[in-house]
Amino acid sequence: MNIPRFNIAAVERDTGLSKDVLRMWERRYGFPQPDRDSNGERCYPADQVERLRLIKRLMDAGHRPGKLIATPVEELAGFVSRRAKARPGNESSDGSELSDLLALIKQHDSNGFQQAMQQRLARQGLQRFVQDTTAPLTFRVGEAWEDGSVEVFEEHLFTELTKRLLRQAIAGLPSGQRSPRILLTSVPDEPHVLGLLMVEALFALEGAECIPLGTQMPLLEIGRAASAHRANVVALSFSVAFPQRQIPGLLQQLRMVLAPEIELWVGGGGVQRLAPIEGVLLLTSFDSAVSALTDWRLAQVPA
Amino acid sequence: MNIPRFNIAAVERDTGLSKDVLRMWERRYGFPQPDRDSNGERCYPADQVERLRLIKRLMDAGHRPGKLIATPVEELAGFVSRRAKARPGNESSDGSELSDLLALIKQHDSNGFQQAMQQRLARQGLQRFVQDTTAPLTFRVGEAWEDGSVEVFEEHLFTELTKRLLRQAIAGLPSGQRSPRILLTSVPDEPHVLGLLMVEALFALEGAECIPLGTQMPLLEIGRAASAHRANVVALSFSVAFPQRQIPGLLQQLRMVLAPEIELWVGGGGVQRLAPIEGVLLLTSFDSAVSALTDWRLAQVPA
DNA sequence: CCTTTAAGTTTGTCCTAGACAATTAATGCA
DNA sequence: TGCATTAATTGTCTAGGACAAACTTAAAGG
Repeated sequence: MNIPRFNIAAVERDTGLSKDVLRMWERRYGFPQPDRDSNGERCYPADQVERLRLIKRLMDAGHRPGKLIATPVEELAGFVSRRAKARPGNESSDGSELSDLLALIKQHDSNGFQQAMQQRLARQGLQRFVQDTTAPLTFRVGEAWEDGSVEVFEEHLFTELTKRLLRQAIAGLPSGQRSPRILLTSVPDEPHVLGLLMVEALFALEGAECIPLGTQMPLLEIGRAASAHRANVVALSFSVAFPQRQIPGLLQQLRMVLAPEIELWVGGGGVQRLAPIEGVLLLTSFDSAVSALTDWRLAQVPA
Repeated sequence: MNIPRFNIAAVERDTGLSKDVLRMWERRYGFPQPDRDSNGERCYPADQVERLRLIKRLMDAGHRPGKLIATPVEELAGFVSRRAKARPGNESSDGSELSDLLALIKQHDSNGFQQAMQQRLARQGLQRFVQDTTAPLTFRVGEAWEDGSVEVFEEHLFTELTKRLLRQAIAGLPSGQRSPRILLTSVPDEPHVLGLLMVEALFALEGAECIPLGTQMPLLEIGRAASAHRANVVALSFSVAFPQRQIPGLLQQLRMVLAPEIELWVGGGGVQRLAPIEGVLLLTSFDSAVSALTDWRLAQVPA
């Protein structure tokens, strides 16, 4: 087995760090320090890529690059997630059940996981299942990913299986024909769809007509889609991983693109700490999503 | 409604053209020609973004940027897809039925589309449904997107609904427990999952144990996932939209990352015209995928 | 002592402009 | 007509500089 080497584009792909950042770090901090090929182009050895991935993970967990890069690799493993620290002993009765589900994922037992989830769905019903199982479990997986106890591919497997379960459950519901018509999607660079599916399940349970467009719609397209489908509401989701500072600008732009009578609802882990924005409704919990729906319907009656 | 303006990062997001390319075009061709804000940073008006998106679409259809940029906007609409040209009158008996399905999408009739697809699935059975309905329909939608007769959001809706249908159908199959164990995923920058789902359906029908990891796995992660799941085969998919020239390098790198006893199968529209690669099996059709599976099983018997 | 304001660091993204390799088109020649 | 060579096209890489926004720390005030 040869030693794989990565050019800068490959490293950007695999780490999620932009070329600009990779070059900047090299200039400022002296790491990474790739070899150069015959054209003078950067050529990253696998271990540096590995370290970069570790650093990126810890950055997403709230640490700062300067410190991380200065720290020797061995010590890096000891860094912990800020989120996890902030939420110390939260091992409620339900917590241990979630841990069991998480354990199945870590054992790569797809079938066991699917069965356990299916059972919970049957026991709890879709609404509770979303709120008490998939949502906290997604959170836990996110945490575990941050502190390194869950691998990327394990997280992917969890996501894929849970997606299937939710979609199946939604498909089983009578297709909603009551207003409002809600268009569900996410902006480019936001590929996470689980949150969107969870809220779709809740809206569908309430009989709303959901139009799922998948993820990563260009802003101008969202506007067009909303007109074409005569949507009453556009619902977006931002995950915790989405760069917070970009969100307000994006929402303002989208608000401008969208016809004013169309409401814009935004939820997900990424908008928890966001300042209010004119013409945008922030959904900070699943309950608030459901009540947004109820409120909308109430507001229609007089008109 | 204010006029939305885009900085270079927003344009990259919405058009898929890299910042480097945007700056290069401006330097070489004089288009786009964004205004500058108070910091001297590019500020693209909406109509230029629109034109860029049109150009990008035609480039994906096989046209060259130099010509496209030199052409005035009005004429651009007249350019047609090369694929569509290359395949002239292919309106077989089945073609018109597919056109009906496409028409439902263009009318934004989600429910009608779902019902029609469900019917076809029931009538044809999963194997024929994949080969004779979803595959050619996906191809048609791709074409229609290229020549502009289908909007991006319409394509997204089609993809989302078809994904749901396929996943549901797969979930309905008995969970395969026979070897080989096949890990299904795609590389970073390849978000298209429909092809993977279609081939998963076929493999699952044959009783193989499929491990769906979703899309966009970093190469090193694919290697780890394959070991952790003790996979016999890693199956990747590249869509027609994926930059062809990057594929061979990616596959060689992945081949190095992967343990030698694990087979690497690669399919999708992006690998149709690819030169053979040592240690990689190219699946150029669904039939070849099924026979790859059969061959693998035959090869195991003597051992 | 705690809170708020101001100054200082850190960090990412944008800028210009040059070089070159890889692909695609066009030419000449058999 | 078919193939090989030359020419044009095009994307990606390189370098270092600039700056604003986010975060930290220090100082001032209640």
